[in-house]
Amino acid sequence: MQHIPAGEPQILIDLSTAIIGTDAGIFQCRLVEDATDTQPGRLPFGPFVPDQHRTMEIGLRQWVGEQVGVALGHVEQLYTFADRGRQNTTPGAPHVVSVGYLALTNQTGRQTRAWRDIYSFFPWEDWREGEPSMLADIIYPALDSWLAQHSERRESARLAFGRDGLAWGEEYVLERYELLYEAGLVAEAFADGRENAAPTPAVPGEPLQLDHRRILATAVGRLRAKLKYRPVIFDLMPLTFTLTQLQHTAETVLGVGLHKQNFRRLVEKSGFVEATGKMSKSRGRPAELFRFRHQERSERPLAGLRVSPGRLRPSDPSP
Amino acid sequence: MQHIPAGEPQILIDLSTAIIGTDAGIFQCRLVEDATDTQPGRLPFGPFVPDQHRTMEIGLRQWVGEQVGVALGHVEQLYTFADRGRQNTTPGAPHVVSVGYLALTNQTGRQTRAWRDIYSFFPWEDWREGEPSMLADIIYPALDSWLAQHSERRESARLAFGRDGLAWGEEYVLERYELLYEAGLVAEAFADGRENAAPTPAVPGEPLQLDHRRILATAVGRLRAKLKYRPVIFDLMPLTFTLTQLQHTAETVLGVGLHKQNFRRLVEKSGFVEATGKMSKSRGRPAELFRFRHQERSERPLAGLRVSPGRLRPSDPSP
DNA sequence: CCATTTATGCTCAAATTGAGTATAATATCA
DNA sequence: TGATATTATACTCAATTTGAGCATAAATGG
Repeated sequence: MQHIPAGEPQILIDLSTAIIGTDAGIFQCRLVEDATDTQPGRLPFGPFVPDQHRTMEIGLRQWVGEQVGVALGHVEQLYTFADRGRQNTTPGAPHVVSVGYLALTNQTGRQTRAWRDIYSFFPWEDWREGEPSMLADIIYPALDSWLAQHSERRESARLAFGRDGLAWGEEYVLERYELLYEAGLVAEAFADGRENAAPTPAVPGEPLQLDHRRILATAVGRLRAKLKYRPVIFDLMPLTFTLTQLQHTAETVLGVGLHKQNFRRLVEKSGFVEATGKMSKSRGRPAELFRFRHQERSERPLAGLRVSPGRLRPSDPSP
Repeated sequence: MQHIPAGEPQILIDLSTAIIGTDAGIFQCRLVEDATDTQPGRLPFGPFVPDQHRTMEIGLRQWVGEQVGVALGHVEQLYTFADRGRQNTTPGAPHVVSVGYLALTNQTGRQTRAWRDIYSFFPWEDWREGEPSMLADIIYPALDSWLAQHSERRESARLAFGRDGLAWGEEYVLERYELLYEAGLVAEAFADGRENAAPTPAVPGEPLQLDHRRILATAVGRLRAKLKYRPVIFDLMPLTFTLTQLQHTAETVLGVGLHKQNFRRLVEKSGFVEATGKMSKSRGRPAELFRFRHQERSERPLAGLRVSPGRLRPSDPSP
């Protein structure tokens, strides 16, 4: 019953991992440091070799270990991308299918060529200081003129960007990036040879190699959505932390400001944290240090951290 | 920077689709009708052929069209499985990676060899008449004796099955099936040559070919989870329906009974449905017929149908 | 000591949820 | 025909959750 195709070009599976962490209000992703100045950055990645890798996760851990050497906490498969024209398309080369993974870590380094601010790739996603002006100034005009020719994508654009009355859904990161790509407004669209794309991208935001910005967008979208129903945020925290630090991490990931007192009430009631009795020393009144209660992960697995931004507010500056 | 492996066995990607529908309280999945009496059933599937299929979804639509000819509504990628030993392992054969898809349809047929009751594959998942007795009678004893040797899996089992005080999470369908597989309690474990598996499976439930029961479990888990935050349930409904029919569909998918008045309140308030003015004719008082408001899909995309079972109750019998 | 900064406690109204009770409109059958 | 079963729908009520804001506490730096 199997239809084995004869003489087809070989399929190669690439395992690419978006390693995400936060550091003092910066939303970071780990890139490989081999990029030259003229070439965009890239995620750690490498091929899935069934003979060496019993599972894909074993494979990705090998490439991550060799290329960036970061200790991974939570790891999860995101999506398998296989559409033609979004990877290397050298004639005769094997068809590349890329499987994207998300990995979380609490071991980030300060801003370097290695650890990069995620919002430099998606500047329109950071609403902590309110709606980014580039949306109204650059993105919406450019998108609208493309939509004029592609009315079938109108509804998707409305939903993704929360236009005319709809709310901005912070988890639609991939949907937004894909629309900009389709509309030829990001650098990758030109690199992939799409005809409607200009050599100089219309929309600000740093590109990445291959389809890595797409994978990163998938990772951010998944993480933002998951934060609300699973306690994944603690994988981004150090062993002990103040509730303000926890809130800043949540705000950094979600890209919105949150109501302080309500966030505190939510976290305390959730049972996911317990006080250590120690205090942090910073500028104002010292804050109590908390730790994550690992047992709770199983006792209330569905509760998660249902943070709700409510009406947007600017978040306090990080210490 | 690419590590191209030389002379490795070829990789073959299989696209398998779980097509799900409901019919009068039966939770159905479409199988291919070529199964003999001695062989387990299978999902429609076939290889991804990059030269013919611009995207994987195009590929799967081809195989579904050829093998079962069902019109698909919502289609979504589930997961890519690549671990060794869960597919055909003939020596020298290409390594098979399988990409699972979920498809919803409102065109089911009555119980035949083609349309099969999903709960016959996962009888422990149907709690509409209360907790299935097979859990306490068969599954828990068998699982516990395996856990005695594998204490590292204790926590996962507690979470997946909601043991000692934890709640049964209806979306952990895959996690439960995988534990039963690992413990050697389902037929596929023996078929895959796992040493701890007995030729006669310890736990009731029909097997499927290859890893298709795993893919179906993923599909059911994803669908149950998604029901709560996206209006996917309407892809399972006919053009017009009564609120009771809608509730029965939700109960069928979730495998639990719901509070009738509260379900009605939830649905009406959601704005996803509108009355048609027509009435259904059945046994008791006629019910108003509703239709899905497609525009609402974009106006309140996040609301979905947050059905909450509350305390378990037996669901009313379907008409 | 006073202004500033940060943390934490508390209140309050609105909205949502969980669980019922009550009533309405049909079919069925004695 | 009229009682009875069956199904649908309306309405109530308390408990909980959410969104927003006010007030107070504990540090630091002049």
